[in-house]
Amino acid sequence: MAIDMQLVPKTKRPAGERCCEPVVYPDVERDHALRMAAIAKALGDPVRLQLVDVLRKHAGKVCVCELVPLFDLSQPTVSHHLKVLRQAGIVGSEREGLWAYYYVIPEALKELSAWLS
Amino acid sequence: MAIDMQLVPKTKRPAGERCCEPVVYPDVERDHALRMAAIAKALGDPVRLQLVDVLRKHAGKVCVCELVPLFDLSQPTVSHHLKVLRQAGIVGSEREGLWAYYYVIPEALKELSAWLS
DNA sequence: TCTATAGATTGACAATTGTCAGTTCAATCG
DNA sequence: CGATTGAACTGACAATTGTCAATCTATAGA
Repeated sequence: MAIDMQLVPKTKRPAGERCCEPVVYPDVERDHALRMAAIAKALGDPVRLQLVDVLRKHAGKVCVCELVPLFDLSQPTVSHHLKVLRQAGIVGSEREGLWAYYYVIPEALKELSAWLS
Repeated sequence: MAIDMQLVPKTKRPAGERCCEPVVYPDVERDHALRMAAIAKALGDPVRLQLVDVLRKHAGKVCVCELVPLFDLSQPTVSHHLKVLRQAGIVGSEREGLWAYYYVIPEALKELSAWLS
């Protein structure tokens, strides 16, 4: 609909009077925003965004030992970034013997994606 | 198509041998990731994400004096968050007399949005 | 069992971030 | 002009973040 709903003060207010009624932000919205901001924050590092990108481009799971040489970073640092992504619920991991495989959890990005478009 | 393209080492390597050929990440991809990560980073704070949300819900421009009471934050802090969003190119601002109006720049979110979906 | 390997964890460090109190600046009103 | 107002800026502070060297754990091979 895109009705123009400019929030704009009508005139300069007399001293001491509030600019406007405080608008209460519903808690549902706040929770929503908190979850999406957490996802965005996890994606807010170039390395992590590229990690997710690589994982998404490979439909299956990717071995950590293939991810590390993609970046000019130490193995612990890559491991740290993967942990951040895991804690944000963006990726999951499985261990198979010596190797660990990571994969994207597509639902994690859906909420933010929907909000953005 | 979602062909299974698992990157997986075939077997344990002999000592001292590399896990795999180093994969060169094209600079275009890197720049792309840098831009998107910058946007995601700016959105990676609940306050900023809600600011963008409010600005998007109001089709026109919104006065800063209407934004400040939405949050339990000082005016300088809200101003700081708006600056971060401005520097990320997510919002723009105009001054009209005493008041400043902010608005979302929709194109800024397009790249990230496209990548996410 | 002993050694080598993949990956995670720890500790340390500089750099960055979110916040506020205090201040500054520009514009409006009297 | 002088006083007031909206908004940005500054300085300070604790908290968080990105990184690496060193270490640790678990597994596999000999």
